[in-house]
Amino acid sequence: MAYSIQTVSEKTGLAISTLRFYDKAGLLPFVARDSSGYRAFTDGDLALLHTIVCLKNTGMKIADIRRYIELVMAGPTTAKDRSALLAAHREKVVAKQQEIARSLAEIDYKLQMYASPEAEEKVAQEWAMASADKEKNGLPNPFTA
Amino acid sequence: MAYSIQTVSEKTGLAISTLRFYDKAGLLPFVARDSSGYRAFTDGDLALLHTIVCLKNTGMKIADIRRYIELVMAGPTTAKDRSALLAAHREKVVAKQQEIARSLAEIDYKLQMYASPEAEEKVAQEWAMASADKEKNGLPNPFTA
DNA sequence: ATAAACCCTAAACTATACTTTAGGGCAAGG
DNA sequence: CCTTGCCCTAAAGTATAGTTTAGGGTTTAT
Repeated sequence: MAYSIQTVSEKTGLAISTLRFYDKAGLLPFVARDSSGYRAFTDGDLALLHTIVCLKNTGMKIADIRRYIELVMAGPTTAKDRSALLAAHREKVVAKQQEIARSLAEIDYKLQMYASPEAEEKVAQEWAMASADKEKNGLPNPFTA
Repeated sequence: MAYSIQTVSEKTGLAISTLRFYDKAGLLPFVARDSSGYRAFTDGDLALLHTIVCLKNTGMKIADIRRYIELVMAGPTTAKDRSALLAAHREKVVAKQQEIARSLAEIDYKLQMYASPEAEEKVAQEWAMASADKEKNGLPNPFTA
């Protein structure tokens, strides 16, 4: 039994319009049509769609996902290319994760400051320094609360 | 000494056009102008800009960053609101990081499969199953290499 | 045989974040 | 004076990823 687009939408959490958009974008060349022209998703299609979602979740662009799918469609001989593509993507994702972690650490530092007992003084101090910074340069002070 | 927009661009890695865009979007209300109408960034401004970049790096939308900056501009009394805003953002970022990690783990699983000695068979097997899946449902088989 | 619930495409529209272009001022050196 | 290098704004353009709309078949139960 094949699945309708609505069923697939429910199973994957992707909007029906998104599934059609992906199809038009060349991400779903493997999805067949029934006698009425309706998309008929098999379980194998769902597996591939799941991979597409993983790539999307990790920030891969549609155009690159299409490239991966093209390799899959071209058969087992492209296994090495697929592997290379995924490995390159993996490295980019890891780098991005690290960058986000660094920024998050800075946000955590600020949070911790706001949570400390001396938060009030510290914030007031920051305020004073920013103001002084403006005055020092003969610039109008926008910190006017 | 205040910094020109070009200098700030070099220090932050943000394009000049991006800095102007951020200013127009209300992210840089603290940046003063000199007698010629040129933007004059102080060190304090750079610190705030750095925070903006952290928020941007972690995926916060411009509109939300503006909200944070508005709180900063409103003075030390808004410290609790800022803290709440950052804490909420932090949770979203952590959740997103975990989701990415899960998807990455699946990509890693595929990579590991491609790297195994039995990769060739496994890929051929996947291919056969996807094909069978189509035939079983009386659908055209798009896997035609 | 008709209404309700699905499915389809093409094309226009939206959102987000920038970048580019066009037109023009200011400041320093030759 | 005038060229060169910065700076400015406003507005249009680009890129990416969808979503919505308009118009139209299909399937199923009544």
